[in-house]
Amino acid sequence: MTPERRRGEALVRAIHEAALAEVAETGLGGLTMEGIARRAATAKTVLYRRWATPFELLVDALGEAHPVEVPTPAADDLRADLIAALTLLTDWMITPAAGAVLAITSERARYPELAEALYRKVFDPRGGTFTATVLRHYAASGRLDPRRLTPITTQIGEALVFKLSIDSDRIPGPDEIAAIVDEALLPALGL
Amino acid sequence: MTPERRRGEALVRAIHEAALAEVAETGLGGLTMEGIARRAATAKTVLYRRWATPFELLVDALGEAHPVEVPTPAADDLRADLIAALTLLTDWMITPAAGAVLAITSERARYPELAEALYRKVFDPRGGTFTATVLRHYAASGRLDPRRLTPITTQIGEALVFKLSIDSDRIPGPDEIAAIVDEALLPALGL
DNA sequence: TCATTAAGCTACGGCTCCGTATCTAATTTG
DNA sequence: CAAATTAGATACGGAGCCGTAGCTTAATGA
Repeated sequence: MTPERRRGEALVRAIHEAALAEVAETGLGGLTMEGIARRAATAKTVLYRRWATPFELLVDALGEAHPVEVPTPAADDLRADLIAALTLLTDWMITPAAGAVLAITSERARYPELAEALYRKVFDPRGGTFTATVLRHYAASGRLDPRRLTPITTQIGEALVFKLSIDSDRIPGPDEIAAIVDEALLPALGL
Repeated sequence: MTPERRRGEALVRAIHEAALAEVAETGLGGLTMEGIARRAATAKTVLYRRWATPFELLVDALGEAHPVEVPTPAADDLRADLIAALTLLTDWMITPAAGAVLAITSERARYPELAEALYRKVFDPRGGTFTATVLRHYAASGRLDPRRLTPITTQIGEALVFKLSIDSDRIPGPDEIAAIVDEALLPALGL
């Protein structure tokens, strides 16, 4: 009984949401215009008027998705700042956009253009990873040996969060994040 | 001009190979009986006589895939043994079965039965991970503090190998594996 | 108010995969 | 060599998605 026809931006936003939800549910291989339209409760024609393929639509949706918060180090407690950075990561991992990003990166070999677009539109604009931001900050203020900042050490935190997520099929909790920092990250930094 | 009709085991092996190759190329969502049959150069009927779904077929194929070598620590050079263990991992990662395993784990949320079957048929029979085998060995012979063997530290090596693979879209080389051991693993073990 | 824009609906032929049935011919086995 | 298996080929109706077309009707704004 409510005709209420969506238009313009509101409609596009609903379609973007539908696309992310659809990817999370069906995977990249199962992403179809028909499915997105159904979930957004609109018509296929509306989609085709704006995008040529489901992938173009998806890249747009990712570009519009809320950007991740950037860690703001307190600069006087490295351990707490690292934990905060990894917590930001796990917070992001439960968002719809994260599911889509996971799908794209893990199927990169099959859809390289998509992965490329993801990096260009989402990752590159944001500067660097979570822990790297913190570590660079501490290195710049002389509280950390810059030689300890390598492509390996700056990835340890994120790597373990992802690995634990895969192995246990759930996002690591505060205790596990603390263990990552205490048992892996800080020792590798020489602390 | 070669009628040469495959039968029994030889045929099944060819079908298994086709299934793994098909998963690598199309993803789990795109895995179809039709596609596997086409790639194996046989008829759909042959597949349906043995398996009810592409997923059953795939699980069988994984069970038959060459099991991974188990690290055999030399017990007098931890660093070399860790590097050897991670090299075994990267060697495995370029096999067809690894592509299928990656697809299944990354799409676990969509096909939980598949992931469950994977663990039951492939991971569980093999005991533990690559570096964990080495570390347990050294801890048992008293050359390593057993308290250093935590769910975190035993995962650092594998976690970084996977993370680097995802980020750079290629398998880490010998220098990168050495860096993982020297900059992340050994420090976390207190060495 | 009234013309313009765009959303929403229905339908189309074409394609691919589904799962099954039927038939043939190659290979094994006794 | 004859009999029993089973691989392989073909065809089927059904379903879902493709991309496009034609139309109705709600929202907008001059």
